[in-house]
Amino acid sequence: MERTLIGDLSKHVGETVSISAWVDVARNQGKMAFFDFRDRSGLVQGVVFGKPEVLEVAQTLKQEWVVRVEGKVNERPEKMRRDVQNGTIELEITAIEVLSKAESMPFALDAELNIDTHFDNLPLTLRVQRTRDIFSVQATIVDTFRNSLKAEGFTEFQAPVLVGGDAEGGAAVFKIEDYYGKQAYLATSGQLYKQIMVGPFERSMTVAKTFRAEKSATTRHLSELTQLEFEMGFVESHKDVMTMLEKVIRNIATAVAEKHGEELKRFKVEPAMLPKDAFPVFTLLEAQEIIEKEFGGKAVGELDLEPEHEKQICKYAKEKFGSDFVFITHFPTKKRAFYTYPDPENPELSRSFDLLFRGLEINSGSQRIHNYEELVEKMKARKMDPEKFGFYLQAFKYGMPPHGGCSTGLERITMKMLDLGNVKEASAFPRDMNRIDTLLSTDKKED
RNA sequence: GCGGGAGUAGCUCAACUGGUUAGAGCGCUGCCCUGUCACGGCAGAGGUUGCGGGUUCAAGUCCCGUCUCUCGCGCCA
Repeated sequence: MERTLIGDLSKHVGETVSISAWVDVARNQGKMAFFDFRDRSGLVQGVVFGKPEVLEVAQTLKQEWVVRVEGKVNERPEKMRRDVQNGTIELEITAIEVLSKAESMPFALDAELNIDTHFDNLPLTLRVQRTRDIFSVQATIVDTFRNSLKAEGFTEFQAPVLVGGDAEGGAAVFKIEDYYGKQAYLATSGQLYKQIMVGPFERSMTVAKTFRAEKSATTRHLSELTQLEFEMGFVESHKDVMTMLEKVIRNIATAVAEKHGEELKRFKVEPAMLPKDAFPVFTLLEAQEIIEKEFGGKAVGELDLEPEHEKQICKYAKEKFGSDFVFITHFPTKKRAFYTYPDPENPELSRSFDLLFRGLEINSGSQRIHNYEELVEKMKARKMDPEKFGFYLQAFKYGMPPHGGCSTGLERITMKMLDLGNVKEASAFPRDMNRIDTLLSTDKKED
């Protein structure tokens, strides 16, 4: 018999069907047995009445066993109805085939686990509702990012992960000691490549795996992260990039709210608050003055916002502008990467921005320098060797339009969308200083 | 790297100022159960209290060292 998805069962009342599923819960009651079966489309209750030969198999079933079940779809008796998916029907089981047994669970799957227990058991813990919710929301974020930019004429490309140089200098980089006997690195960003792709496509985008070797132990850092990046040609300034980004972010927030109302409810979190008008924008200095005025303490003069200040300016933006998002612009040029376009009115400051969401930086972007000579000069001023960037610089030798772009941390936006306590929860297989799948051995690698 | 918190049963946690045989809930095992839906009932198994040393008549508890996790800071296109 052909498989019917659990989510479609309500269309088959009165019919005999076959489902393929996991045992989500088994409730054995002696002469009868109840189950919740789970497949990708949802849950349904199965029951065994009488039928000793079926009951005999049914009583062996345990949580997470994989089964094929035949049965008749019945309306539930009035009193037995529940306000859940398929709460008005149930499957009266006529046959059970065990496809795969499972060992007993090391813990209750709906229990609140310590985060390291969760990570140590990901092949199992990824199955639970909470984790499935996180990654279905994340899939929507990626889809919406892609579709929004495609509609705006962007072409997606695959940025390389193996790179020949520590592209930007700033971030700590993982070295590959033996790349055919030479040294290579893992990319810290798709930055230089998406800029190069402005040449062929004018508007380029990528969903890039990137790697940071920072020795950070925080709830907002990962060693392997996913960046939603785009770069666009023919901009007047960073403001064009911000406008495009705002459009994409609004689409993402709206899609999550529309498609994942149930998930948001389960996480007890409101949909991201979008202002009627444009996202509030403050220069770094303006933001710092607001922080000092509204929250006290010292902020003016700092080269960036401290984590606490990010939270404060977001609180302010939410209260005054009804927005969970806020742009901060004009960071000091020396704090940003070499390719960042200085503000012609005050070259100490740059045409750069960060986008904060619920107290955390989720995106960083800028207008880029497109003039070859100027770019070479900036590199030299930072004691970077233009020779080493010859490959990248070719793009600028042969005609590069004024352009700009930005990059969103996928795990960070997911984290804030669901109000997760730790960004690692927003990575299906998180890597950090001490963990790649399992905790790394305490035997340190010999140097 | 710095600072706070923590490490006790498979999981989540108790155990007051050091004091009998280290407990509970969930999970697990066995039996019972015809309307359950976190099913329920009865019985049971399960511990080198992270590791090493010390103080004491006596250490899960105090001291020293060490490892790990976690939170914050620092670092972080």
